[in-house]
Amino acid sequence: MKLKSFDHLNCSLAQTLSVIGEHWTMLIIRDAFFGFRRFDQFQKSLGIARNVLSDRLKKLVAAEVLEKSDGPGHSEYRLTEKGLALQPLMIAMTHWGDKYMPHPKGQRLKFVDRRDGKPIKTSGVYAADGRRLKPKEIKAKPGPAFTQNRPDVPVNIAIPAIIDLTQG
Amino acid sequence: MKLKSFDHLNCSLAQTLSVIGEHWTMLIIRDAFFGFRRFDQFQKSLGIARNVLSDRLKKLVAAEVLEKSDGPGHSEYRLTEKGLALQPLMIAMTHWGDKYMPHPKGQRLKFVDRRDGKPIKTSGVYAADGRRLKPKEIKAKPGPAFTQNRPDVPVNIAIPAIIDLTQG
DNA sequence: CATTTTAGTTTTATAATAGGACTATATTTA
DNA sequence: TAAATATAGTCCTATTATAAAACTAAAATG
Repeated sequence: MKLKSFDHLNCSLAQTLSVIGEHWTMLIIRDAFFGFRRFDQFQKSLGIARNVLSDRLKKLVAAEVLEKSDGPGHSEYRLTEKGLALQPLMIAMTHWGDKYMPHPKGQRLKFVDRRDGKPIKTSGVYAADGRRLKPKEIKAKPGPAFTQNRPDVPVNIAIPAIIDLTQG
Repeated sequence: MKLKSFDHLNCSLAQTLSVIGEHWTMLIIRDAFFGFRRFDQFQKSLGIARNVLSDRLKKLVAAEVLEKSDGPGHSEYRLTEKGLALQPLMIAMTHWGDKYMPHPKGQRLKFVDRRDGKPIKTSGVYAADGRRLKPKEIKAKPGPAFTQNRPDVPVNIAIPAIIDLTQG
């Protein structure tokens, strides 16, 4: 069967996954953040099969995450504004891996403020006033486009949710 | 061929992907944040094949992202502390999809501070002093465990990187 | 003009997923 | 007590996606 898409889910996270959720895709984007621009750079850096890389780059260009330009002698892929906006995601993924699956020798990479060299804040969830919020200190409210995940299949949430969808 | 693992990459993001990078996995975690706890809840909510769900739950339990408890009549899966720590990631994914792949009718879900009901800050990268940093205002410094992506295959980064790995 | 570089495409094998049918156990209902 | 239902899976098959290697074509270089 064809890999099932997430189009049946009315969910922003699922939408994001439809762009960056395939095997290798986030690593290509990571490399793009690190300045990699060319087909063979990505290929050698990741050890990805060439046909798969070709497929992923095409999809990322179609999704306007990367922009392709054909220079003299070679092509380049660079992050668009939409691609650059994936930075918080890229960093959150790195921070989580850093914390829960660390390298025995210590940190692999440290992200710092370019201005003063100080480490950036670790990824978190922040209130409007800047307080860092714990997982249970937030909740989700339905917006104008809200439906259940699958509008056709109601699912009861009987147990108190960490993020709760009840009104108010 | 077997799906290639990312173990050859010395990269925290790749480590994270090895846990949450498979098809469906982040959606299961999303559902867990929303209070879903049981096999059939996940299955109906997502429309995922039962064998695939079974596989993913096993892996998430093995990775200590979910914890399984067998109650009377049914089992439950709930997020561990390690799983709860994926919240910034989950929210960053939702924010990005919300912004770049919006529903025509408006927002699907809005995350708010449980205390005062105000929207949380959109995902971002913050300096130690709380300033929001733009993509090019940070850089990455090598830590004690740093190597190239693939220690065996050096790749030149000739072009100025948004995140730059040069010293200093 | 031959070689190398670059960016792919093509081909083949194997593994992963989707979907449906099936199973086993416990609980509820008639 | 027997039958029905609920729950949490497993098993099977068809198809797709990925990996790996070989191949292609155009441009740049020596």
